[in-house]
Amino acid sequence: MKDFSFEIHKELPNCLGRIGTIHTPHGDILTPAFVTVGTKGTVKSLTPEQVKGTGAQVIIANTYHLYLQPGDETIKNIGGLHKAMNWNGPLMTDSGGFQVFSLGAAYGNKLGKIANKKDEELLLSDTAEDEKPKIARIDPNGVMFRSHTDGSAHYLSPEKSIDIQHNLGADIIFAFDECTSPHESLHYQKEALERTHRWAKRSLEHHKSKENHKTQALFGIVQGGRDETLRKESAEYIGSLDFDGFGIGGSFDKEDMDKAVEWCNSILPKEKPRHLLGIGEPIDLFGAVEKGCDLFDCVSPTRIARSGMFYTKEGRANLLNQKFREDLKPLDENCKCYACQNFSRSYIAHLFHAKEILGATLLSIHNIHFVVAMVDGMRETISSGNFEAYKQDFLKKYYANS
RNA sequence: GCGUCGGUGGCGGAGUGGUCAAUCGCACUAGACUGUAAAUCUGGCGCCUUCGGGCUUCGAAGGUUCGAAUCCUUCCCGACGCA
Repeated sequence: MKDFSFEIHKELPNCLGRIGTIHTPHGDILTPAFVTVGTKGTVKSLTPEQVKGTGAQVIIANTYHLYLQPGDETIKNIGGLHKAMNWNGPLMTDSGGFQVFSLGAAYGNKLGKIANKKDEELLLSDTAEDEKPKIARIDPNGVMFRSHTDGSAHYLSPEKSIDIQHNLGADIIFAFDECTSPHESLHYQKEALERTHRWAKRSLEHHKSKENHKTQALFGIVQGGRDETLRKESAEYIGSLDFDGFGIGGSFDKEDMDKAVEWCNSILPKEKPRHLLGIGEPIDLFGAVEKGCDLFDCVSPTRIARSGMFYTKEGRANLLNQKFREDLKPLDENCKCYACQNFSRSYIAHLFHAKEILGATLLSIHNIHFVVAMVDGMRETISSGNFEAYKQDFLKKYYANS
């Protein structure tokens, strides 16, 4: 695809990390880059100008959500997602594969896609499948969803997901996959992986058969859960297909996420960009970059912001805590974001207590900027050769109190 | 002065003889959140606790009863009505 390319500028010695540039029809992305999440075609509580002000380079929106509302045809008819959102920078769309998980296996329970060692014993059995009220059901051809808003039934297949993403018109789109729960059995993981592989091929073939492949890049998604053999098998297969780049999706062990990333990236073709899907905690991002990921998106900065949580160099803090009521300091010392340059913790805490929406906006600005700036730091130190020191210093401070 | 209705935990407001330390909402307080079912969710919220339980509460004081926030008497306070 001629409007899309990736170049690597420098690599980290003795590991898979690198810095580079992704060229898209709507501008360049300096990598590694944090992709901010705008599921329904908006980064919640922020205008595009405010998003830009955080330093974020890319936004990722969601196929499932925009298909349901307002409808991908509508978006197409009003000139595409870039125009609708008034965002003329690089844009991505996720395929809806994550909703296979969030509205399927994860629906109605507290389980996330990241497993902690503690959960291990109590959650191994996945036998009670049919008793849980799921609103996504998987079959070999695709997934039947029941809309989480109005209960109406919809069917997403690889072809359908690609068609929707073509209508939306993002610069980078994803193959339709199945994100599995970390608590599924190996047997199930295997079965799901084979399905995801078939879907990847179908996504790619369908994409190539349309004109859109000339202006939109398609990334294939590696799955395989927490199993090394499956991850490698998946990287091998997905990496062999003619995708423009790759996503690494699915479930992980919190403790050795970077190992899983390494399994994949040591096999995926080096010259194409890799996106670690849905990961964004500081420790995870350092690991991901070191192990060769170029992009990652995460809802965390904006989601936690809306409930009063903010990042500082000394770790996360809850602005609703009593101690911040008269704290005149900025959210994080030396932070260059709009919120920190202009407001105190005390005032923003007041906004939250008073349920004023500006509070969510300011914390979202701060949190996105925090992560973006952290990744900027990675890029700079890879360039200057100080990455390891930067990483050690950052993580030492960040996790000092936990 | 007479009459009516009312006084419940920080606030609003349930309960009207035992299952009541007292539903619920708000406020307060702490926690969670990793391709957004999310401006959401969970816990705590009289006092003490070795978490089994123990102790003191429903305007005040008396009383009835095996047992009272709930029934009776008097008093205090509030709202409304009549004078």
